[in-house]
Amino acid sequence: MTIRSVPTLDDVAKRAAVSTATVSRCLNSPEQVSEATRNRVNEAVNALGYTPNFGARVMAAKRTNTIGAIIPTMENAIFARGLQAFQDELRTRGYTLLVASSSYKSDVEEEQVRALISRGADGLLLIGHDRSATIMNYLAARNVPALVAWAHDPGAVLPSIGFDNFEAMCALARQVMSLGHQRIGLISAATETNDRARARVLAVRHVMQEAGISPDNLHIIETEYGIETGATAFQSLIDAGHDPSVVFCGNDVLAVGAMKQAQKMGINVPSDISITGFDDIEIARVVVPELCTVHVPHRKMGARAAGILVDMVEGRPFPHTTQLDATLEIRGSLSSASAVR
Amino acid sequence: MTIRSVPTLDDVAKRAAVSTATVSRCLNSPEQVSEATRNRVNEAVNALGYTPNFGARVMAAKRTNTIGAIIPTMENAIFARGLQAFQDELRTRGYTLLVASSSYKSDVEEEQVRALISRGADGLLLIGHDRSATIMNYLAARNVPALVAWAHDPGAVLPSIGFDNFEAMCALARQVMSLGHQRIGLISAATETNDRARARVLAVRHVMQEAGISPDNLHIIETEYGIETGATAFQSLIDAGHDPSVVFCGNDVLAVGAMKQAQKMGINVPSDISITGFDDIEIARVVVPELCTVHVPHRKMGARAAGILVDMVEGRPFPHTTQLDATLEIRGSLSSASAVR
DNA sequence: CCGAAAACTGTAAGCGCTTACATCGGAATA
DNA sequence: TATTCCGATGTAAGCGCTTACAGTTTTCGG
Repeated sequence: MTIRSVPTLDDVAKRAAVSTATVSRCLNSPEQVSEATRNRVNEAVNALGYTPNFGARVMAAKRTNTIGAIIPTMENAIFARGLQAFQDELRTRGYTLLVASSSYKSDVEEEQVRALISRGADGLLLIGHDRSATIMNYLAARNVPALVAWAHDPGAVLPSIGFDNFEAMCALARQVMSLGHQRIGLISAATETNDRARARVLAVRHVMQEAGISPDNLHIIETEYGIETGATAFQSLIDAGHDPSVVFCGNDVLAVGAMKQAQKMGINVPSDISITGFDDIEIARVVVPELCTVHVPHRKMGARAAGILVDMVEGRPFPHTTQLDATLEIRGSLSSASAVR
Repeated sequence: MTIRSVPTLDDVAKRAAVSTATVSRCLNSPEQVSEATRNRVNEAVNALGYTPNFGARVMAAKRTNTIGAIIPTMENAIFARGLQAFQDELRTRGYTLLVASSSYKSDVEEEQVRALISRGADGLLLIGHDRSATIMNYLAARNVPALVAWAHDPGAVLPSIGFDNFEAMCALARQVMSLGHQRIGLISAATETNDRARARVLAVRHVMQEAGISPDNLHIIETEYGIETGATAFQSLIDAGHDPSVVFCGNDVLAVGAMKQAQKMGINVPSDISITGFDDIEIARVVVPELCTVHVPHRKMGARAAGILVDMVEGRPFPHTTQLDATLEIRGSLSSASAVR
């Protein structure tokens, strides 16, 4: 068996009896080539199974038509969903998506940023505004367009698209407080490196103050993302002897874990305790009672993000911040506090 | 502000007053360079904020330390989960992961295969054995190592890692049949382009024959992946007047949709009807009653796949097929047929 | 049927990096 | 001291592709 290496532009050119320039044009701007030649070239391309060498193309051209995205984890449905929409939209605009995940670690994120940029990403999608100065400097130095999603902060350096986590959580909290809840539990994702989680916690604090409820009535547990961790957190919250009438959860997954655990502990939701989530992923409607949560338009955000980022990359004007609406989904897991015990 | 472009090897060389070759060696095999020079070069690299141009490096060197993965969709938790493990393992071995999704479309998959390979992927992870001849030929022609995951077929051309979908579903079906079920519903993902779905359907057929149940007692509906579509499919199954005592579902998501719909229609699970899923994703334990399903070790598969693919890429020996065990998870949504009505 | 414009196609110069090969001081050996 | 070696460094040839520019062929109005 002959070891024949990967076909190059040159091979195609030879087979079609044209110059490499013509083959290149055939691939990049077919309208410049006569139909006869084009057919001949295409035939050769197919016969040889030719695919352009990306590296070479990048070097010679400059644009890669590639967008990179760095998300905390693929295992979180909201990112998966938003990203799928992002990719679909990107595809229709002729861009390819490269995904990497950071596991919520700043140093990994930095590494991934470098990897994607050195691979020629024309633009980057990042999650949230929390980011080391190193990364910000690097981004600035390389002058690569970057868009932050799942966050909304008109004051931030990087442009962003998202919703106002603080306001959304405030709206939910106000609804909850208006139901007479006074003793409050809160299961949150780590706030240290996650501005979204932080904003949600602040919102609860804020609304409590508005309602004249002492901060002493708030008990917070931070934990990792997951159903199990949500369950454990709920357990500790109860075991600690606080007796919340409502438990806010930083997201639906934690909330579902909490609900399961409540059920296991013989605590009825919502008659004994109310539980709320955030995100409105599918699981929220699957549990019984259905989970009261905040609906976030993840797909829409992904699609819009794609549009904006492409505009940035192609040098068109774009909005520095784009705010989408998150809406309250009042469902069965929330009831008034008066009904408690 | 001066527009200064991205620094190149040349800039670094100039600043350190050495040749480009020395800088390159400094970066790739530091031990070949004297310490004094090395320090000077490193200083220059840092001062300039230099990052090698990936494209150029690939062209000159040949290896990219990049692995590509093409999955049907990121929105399916099983792929997200497996892929996250895949990436984590890849990282520890010094590889970067590039992900693309095909939306279960063969032509899109082909496009993505080309995109990833032209971007220099040293190896490819693919899902399932169903694949157009075009892609197979292309892969063969380019001689790029490719590993198929979520499937197990010793006879297939491409090496694979996964579990035996047919056997796993047979095991579940035997368990179900042993409970006396005779009238059977089946909600499946599209079998046309999905060998895993096909194997599961075949398994049910096979076990029915084993048990001497007429194929007429089997009613199949194919539908897309999703909770909603699962619900709709369940509805049609019932509306069609078949009166199944058990409904097998191609995966947990469809099963959960079916359960929800049953509940909405006033059909009790499992006393009126049993429902089973496949995958054992988290949602399976969240629903009430808990979903009877087949547990698939997605994370383990992802991690193992990474190891095998790296071995393939680096020219070490590797197993042509690796089989993992899928295990039955008998849970509340399955009961014996005698209990029906 | 002529000349100019239009439509194609070819030539060749890089893009930034790696690496085989050449060069060049010394250190080691005789 | 002359010869040999060897480590450190420089030189320069590509890697495969795009594209400005130049050359060639058609097309067409007059």
